[in-house]
Amino acid sequence: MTVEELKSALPNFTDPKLLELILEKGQLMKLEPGKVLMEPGKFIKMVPIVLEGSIKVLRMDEDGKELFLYYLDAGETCALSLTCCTASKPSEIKAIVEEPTTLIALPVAVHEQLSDEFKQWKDFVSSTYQNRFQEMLIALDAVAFKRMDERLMRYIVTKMKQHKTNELHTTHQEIANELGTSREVISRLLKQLEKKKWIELGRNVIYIRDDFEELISK
Amino acid sequence: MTVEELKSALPNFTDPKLLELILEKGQLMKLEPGKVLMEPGKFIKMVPIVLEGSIKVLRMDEDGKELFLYYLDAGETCALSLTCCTASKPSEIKAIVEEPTTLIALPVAVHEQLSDEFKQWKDFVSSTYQNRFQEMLIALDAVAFKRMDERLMRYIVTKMKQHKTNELHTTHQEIANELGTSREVISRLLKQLEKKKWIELGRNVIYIRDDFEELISK
DNA sequence: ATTCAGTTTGTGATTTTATCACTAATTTCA
DNA sequence: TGAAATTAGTGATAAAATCACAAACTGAAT
Repeated sequence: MTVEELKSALPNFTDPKLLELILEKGQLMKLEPGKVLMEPGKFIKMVPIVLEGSIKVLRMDEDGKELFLYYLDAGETCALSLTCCTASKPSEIKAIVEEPTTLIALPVAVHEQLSDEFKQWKDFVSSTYQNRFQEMLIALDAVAFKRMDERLMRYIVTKMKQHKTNELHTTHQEIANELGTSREVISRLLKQLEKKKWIELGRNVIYIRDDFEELISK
Repeated sequence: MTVEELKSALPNFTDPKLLELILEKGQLMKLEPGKVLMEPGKFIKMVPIVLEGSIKVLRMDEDGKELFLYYLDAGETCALSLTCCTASKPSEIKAIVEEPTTLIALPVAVHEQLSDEFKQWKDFVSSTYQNRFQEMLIALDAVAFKRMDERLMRYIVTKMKQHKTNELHTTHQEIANELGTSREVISRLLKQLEKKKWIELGRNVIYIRDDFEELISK
């Protein structure tokens, strides 16, 4: 990979010395869907910067129940890996690849060096914290204040946008896991949406009406 | 206030030049219980550093429902005010004083200057982000994975420790608000705890057994 | 001291949501 | 082809939230 290619993937970084350092010290990785990048309890020694694709970030509790938090998209990094790394504490979350993804993994020491030397990197880290805080608050709002039917509809919209499709290839169980509830609840709520003709259900697939997002925001 | 006094309130800061700057540029404030420091929608122009006492931080939704997030204790600052300030976005949370509190309010510009010049300040900001992320995850776990009875018991323990007392002077309504549920639910759960002799209920007061924490953790 | 308004707490009835236990349908692959 | 695994459907039960109202307590004004 050339500095030029990296620059186009990370338009926020214009400083050629910064880009060069990232390229030189970072490890380029191509990941396939299903690859688990991080799991609770494991130690993280790298800060991942997504170049292409996306990474799904989930919170997990002791019994393995999980809760979707947010996606890391191209150009973004994970605030939790930043905090875990610098504190050298084990991961609190699970990160899993959902679509073919390339990223560059930066050793913690390099991150700290870049923080000292490059304002662009410092701003990047700072805005990462900001954005992730924001998304954590959104996740918190959902579980604290929203009913499951609304959460499910928003989940569907999020997935549609993330994968740029109106066919979700997933199971009710998978959705239930990510929303932190049980499969039956999701099955019943999906049936209700089907009854309203907003979606159609198949095995391992949900077909979503093009105007789904307008329908739910009434 | 002298540099020496500030130093003893903030033992993490040893650099005398840093302490001097904080004292010079910051505004010392003494706040009484009930004082609302921050509200959703309002802009924050200052980074508060708690010197004595504590500040309760709550998330609020559009309809005014709220959810307890964490306490800011002596020596701590608010990650959300850091992110809000630097992004100059309105507050997403409510901050309210629960016990007599003194803090020093630092203009955003000073925070940015200190970030550039003092490693100790940079580390302070970084560990603030870490700690608050951690506490957001704990709050998230509670609403996502825990039942209300357990959440209530943990809430009682948190309050006991925070205020160093086993008498909570509050109403069921107030507790319900902070846990994001309704008053009846809290009243009934408290009655169950009273039946088990773990607490005693009075008007505006809950007397908690000294060994409450051990009782609940088994 | 008595009354009265406001606040706080208690409780039954109802509805909603989550969980449990089990069945049915579909797919996989030996 | 048929047994195992996966996925989805459903009634019963339990937990939690909501509604409606009653009772108990408090403080201030008469």
